[in-house]
Amino acid sequence: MHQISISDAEWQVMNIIWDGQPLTSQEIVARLSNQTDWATPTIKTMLHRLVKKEVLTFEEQGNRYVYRSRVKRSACIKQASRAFLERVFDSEPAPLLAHFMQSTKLSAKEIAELRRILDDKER
Amino acid sequence: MHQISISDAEWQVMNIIWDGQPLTSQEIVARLSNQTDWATPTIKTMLHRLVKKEVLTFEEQGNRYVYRSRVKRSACIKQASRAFLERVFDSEPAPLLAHFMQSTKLSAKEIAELRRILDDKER
DNA sequence: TGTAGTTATTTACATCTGTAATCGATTAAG
DNA sequence: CTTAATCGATTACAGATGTAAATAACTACA
Repeated sequence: MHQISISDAEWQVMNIIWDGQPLTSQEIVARLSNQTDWATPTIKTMLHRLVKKEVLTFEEQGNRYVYRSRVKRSACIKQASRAFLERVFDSEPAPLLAHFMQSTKLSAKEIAELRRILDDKER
Repeated sequence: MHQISISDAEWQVMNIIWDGQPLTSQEIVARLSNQTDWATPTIKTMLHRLVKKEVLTFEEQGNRYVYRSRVKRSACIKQASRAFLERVFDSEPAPLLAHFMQSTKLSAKEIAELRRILDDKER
């Protein structure tokens, strides 16, 4: 199990796929067109690279491809978070959390939820 | 005020500099040798690029250079955090926070501190 | 004062990324 | 059956990044 490395642009593609899996490439193109103005071949290239990186698989369905992820989103998030933490915060999670909380608007509900998690952690 | 973009390796250099500023290049090399096994010219290259990116300045002091940052660490953290958030969490900060909290070991003291921040936020 | 050592500058190069044009194959429509 | 439209595959290309060798400039000692 080697290091997965998903680039910035690739994350956008993966988020679409994780949200709506399985998806054909046209569906992926369609959904991305809301967020980006990438040309279709650009997206195809990224799908290709993601397959090569073993992050995606596809099956043929007639003349079209249907894509699915091969890795769990949560695993990727975990890995990306760890990398970010190391890079920016020298691996100190608490200051990161503090910083994020401070600089983020949160609804009352969200605050309650976070508090609940802290309570949980305490035991 | 354009986008600053500091690469992974460059963050390691910047963290050293922000921690000990101002520093000569030998000092930087010495400190990095604890964390990395980069050759000296590699580090020089990065210093150069960081100067070019206008993230660092230097003054000559005899035959050596003394480096200083030109941007605040907090500003860079803020920017990197925003980029990370967008990339991985589709800009939803609350789930990110929840995820981090869940997957992180925290001391009682840190929990208390985070709770305090939440309390603060509530008013 | 010449030479070794130190420091900075220039050049190098493979890989990754963002971005896409073009080509080839297949399918659907006339 | 021929042709236009569609879809995937191949090729392209510039800029960023990781990594460092080679070279030039300067300084300090012999």
